[in-house]
Amino acid sequence: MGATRTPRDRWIEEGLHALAAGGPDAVRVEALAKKLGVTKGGFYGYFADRDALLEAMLDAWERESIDEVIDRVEREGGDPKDKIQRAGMLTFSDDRLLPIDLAVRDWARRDEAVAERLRRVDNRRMALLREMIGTFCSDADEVEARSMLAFCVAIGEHFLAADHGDRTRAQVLARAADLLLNRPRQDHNH
Amino acid sequence: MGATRTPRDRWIEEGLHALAAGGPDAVRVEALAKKLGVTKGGFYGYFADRDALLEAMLDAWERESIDEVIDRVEREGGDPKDKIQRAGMLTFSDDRLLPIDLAVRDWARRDEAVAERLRRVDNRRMALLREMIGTFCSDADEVEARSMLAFCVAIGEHFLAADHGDRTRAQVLARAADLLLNRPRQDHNH
DNA sequence: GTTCATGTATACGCCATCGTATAATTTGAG
DNA sequence: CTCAAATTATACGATGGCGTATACATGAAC
Repeated sequence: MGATRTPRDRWIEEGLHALAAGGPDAVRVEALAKKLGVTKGGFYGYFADRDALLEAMLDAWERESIDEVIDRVEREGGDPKDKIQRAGMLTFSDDRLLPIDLAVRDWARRDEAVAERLRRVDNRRMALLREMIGTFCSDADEVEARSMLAFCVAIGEHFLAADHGDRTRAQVLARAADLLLNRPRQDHNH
Repeated sequence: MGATRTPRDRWIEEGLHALAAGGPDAVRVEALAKKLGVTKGGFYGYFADRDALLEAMLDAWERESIDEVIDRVEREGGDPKDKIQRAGMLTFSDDRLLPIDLAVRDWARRDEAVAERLRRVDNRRMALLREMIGTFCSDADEVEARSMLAFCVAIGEHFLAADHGDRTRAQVLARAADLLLNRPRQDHNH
């Protein structure tokens, strides 16, 4: 038998990279082949057509976004606040996953099947947020509102272009986190 | 002189519609022509090429997003809280402007020139938010954080697919607004 | 009605991309 | 080394989109 020189996964990986960089329209078979240093010859041995690749890419992203992140968060255990912070780090600070995440979100606005996948992922993440915020807030409605706010900031931040005068974006976000997590702050840091 | 049968503005309008529906890649000269019921014959009388249309679309969007909305908000005057709420309504509840806004945001992540335009628009909107939130919050850092939160929710909401159990999205958003605008709420509404 | 600018239709060459067919090549098994 | 399966290269036809060229239509000015 011949060996697998350009495995299926490498096409998916490169496809996700293209998706992150230019949206679903940028996922072109021949462009991926060029990046992989081959021609599209082998592609159609793994995938029926371009759509099959897109499906496989979404499968991989969904698995990676849910299973890997949540498993790792649960496995390493710790304080609830630590857990959610770690989950946030893993998804929203990851140089690899974040751009893919944002691209999928825009894609989901135009494709119901993608929206369905995103719903599954987001519901798992919201569950984490509720759990964490529930540790210091008893009102269920308020827990939901704070979780929603936290999630919206984590995502929306990357779709915002506003400046903040003297402050950095990170400083403003830190203060916003204080508000959401109910950490009062009398002291100012100039 | 011959009359203008398909004016420049109609190409721009249809282009913005296509942008909202499918992103910048969906803005295709011949597709727009078909929607307008003509061929692309006249297009190149108004625009040097497809890129020129995209520029003109962004010009129109920027003008409409800043001037029209803010002018109208200022002109109709009223309470600061009313003003920001009206501004929010005009931009984030408008069936026409909202989808374009979201599409531009995703576009801006991939195109620095678009990001520059978005920055101008977002800075104007943030200024409104600061002004409004400053009426009941004296700490400048907190004003910035709350404004950022409000803006992120207004945008991020549309990129989120999570459910909220029994609650509707609108209910959760209302509660979130209470938190951001410092409106305490002892009473629960079942 | 003639004229002329404006807008439109049609046809063309070009290029990128898709998916297929087929031949060449590589690699592990024996 | 030889063979067969897996992988890849190459060539092909089809499609769709861009931008140009050129001829046609239409309405206002005169």
